[in-house]
Amino acid sequence: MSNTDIWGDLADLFKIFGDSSRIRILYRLLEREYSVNVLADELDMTQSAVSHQLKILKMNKLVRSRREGKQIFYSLADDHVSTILSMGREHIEEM
Amino acid sequence: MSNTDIWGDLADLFKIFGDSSRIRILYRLLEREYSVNVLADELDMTQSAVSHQLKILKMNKLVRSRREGKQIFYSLADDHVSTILSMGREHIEEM
DNA sequence: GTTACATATGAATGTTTATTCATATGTTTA
DNA sequence: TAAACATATGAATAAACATTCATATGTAAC
Repeated sequence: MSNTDIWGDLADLFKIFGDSSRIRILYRLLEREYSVNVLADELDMTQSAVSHQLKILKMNKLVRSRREGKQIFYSLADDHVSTILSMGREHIEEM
Repeated sequence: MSNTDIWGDLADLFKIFGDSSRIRILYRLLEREYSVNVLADELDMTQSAVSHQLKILKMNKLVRSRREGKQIFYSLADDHVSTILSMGREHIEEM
């Protein structure tokens, strides 16, 4: 092994995108920031399920959160997400 | 739902990259074509494990195979793989 | 045809993981 | 401070999946 497990890290990154719930969440956040409840409503998911997935996305620095009163708004952490997503879509459409 | 599950397809694509064994296989195939045994040797994996993973990669049209005598050589199906991999690496390195 | 080699495959196992349920934490308003 | 609302979290469950083992299929040489 080398000093850092580059393949493990890469696989972990892609693993995050390898779930349709997370993909759908990220696609929403591509337009604008969302609160947890609104996300859950629009995606027809449980508040709990959305919260769990958002935690994973945040731990991996793909989204960030901002509190406003009782609500917490989530948004994309940077623009890598959008490039990775569109990269994937290109491949899909050309298959 | 729409006619086709675009998010499911996208997630499925990324799921393939979400495993370090497959990532390592793909990285080898980035240089040149490989037979199953040589891949297994160099990656320190079982012949069976490599074969199983190659099947998944082939089913998803990420690699293709060519028979030469007793051996079967695998190579990348197109250059999407390389772009997706480098996209991921960029993100990793900037974290 | 039989032996040796290369790859594929099916079943079993263990691990990972997404979701659900119940409840806890945090925030605002009355 | 109590009640209502928004989100987070821990445990449990079920499903997905990578690997191993044993064996099957396919190919070449003898």
